[in-house]
Amino acid sequence: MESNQHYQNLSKRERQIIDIIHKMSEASVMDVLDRLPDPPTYNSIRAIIMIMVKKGYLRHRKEGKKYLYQPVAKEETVKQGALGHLLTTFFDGSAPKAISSILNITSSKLSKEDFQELKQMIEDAEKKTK
Amino acid sequence: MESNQHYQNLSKRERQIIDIIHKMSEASVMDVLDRLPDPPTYNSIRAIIMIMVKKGYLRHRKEGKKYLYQPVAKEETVKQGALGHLLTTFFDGSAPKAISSILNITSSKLSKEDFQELKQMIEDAEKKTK
DNA sequence: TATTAAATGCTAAAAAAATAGCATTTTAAT
DNA sequence: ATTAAAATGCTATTTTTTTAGCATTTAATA
Repeated sequence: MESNQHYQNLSKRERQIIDIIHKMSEASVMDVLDRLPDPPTYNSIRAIIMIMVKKGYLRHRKEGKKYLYQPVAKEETVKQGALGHLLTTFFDGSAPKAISSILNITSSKLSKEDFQELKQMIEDAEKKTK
Repeated sequence: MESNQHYQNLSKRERQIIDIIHKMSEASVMDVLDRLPDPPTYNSIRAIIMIMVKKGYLRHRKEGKKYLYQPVAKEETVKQGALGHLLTTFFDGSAPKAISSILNITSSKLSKEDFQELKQMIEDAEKKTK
């Protein structure tokens, strides 16, 4: 199977699983089992993963004994899709609103260098639009 | 019922519906029907909304003939939760990475004033950490 | 090479989610 | 006062999702 116009169509477990795989970049069934909340059995997880493979969301590669599953979609595409959805759903499509919120929840953890980087990024983005 | 530790536990339709309601701030069953992809019948949507009311995700207020449903959770809490999840899932918890991605997908739509505002926000956030 | 962890293939079934029908009531609008 | 749109209460059913068992195979490693 092919065609995934993205994670909006996934079931609850499917999302939990693909989120774990995204965080890890790639993951085995065991990796998922270790990180799933209220995990079912190995075979249960495998069943869902296999459905996602068939649907075209995941693929795997063999590394020695284990299979490592990874997202089919390009990372950049997924990120932008997720961000876009978040922006329109919760921030009225406004980048400044979203960025403000990000700063609210993370600024205390940011270093001087992070702030410098942020300023630079905004400069660059502004230049590009001119 | 009460206690919702957030939208991660919602089913597919439940998420679609609560996203619509978030976008609109509040919405009637009809509003949702008009905006749901592949919408089922009025009564089907109602059934799901009623489950979400029982679970504590939604409440309603009466406005004339219609019921307007709205999220129970504080808007700020929901936004931060959604952003936090996105950050850890796709951006390795890094605010600069996420902000960079936001700028990538939106910078062309930003005005001079928006950029000014962004710079100011970063200044302010930096000051707060000192 | 014997052991063991992981993967496979297949199947079945329980549980949750999604859909919808029908009769009745409420309320705004004509 | 009628009409019509929306809401209610209730129930039933289909579909999807989630779970899991069992026998077999593969491959690393002790």
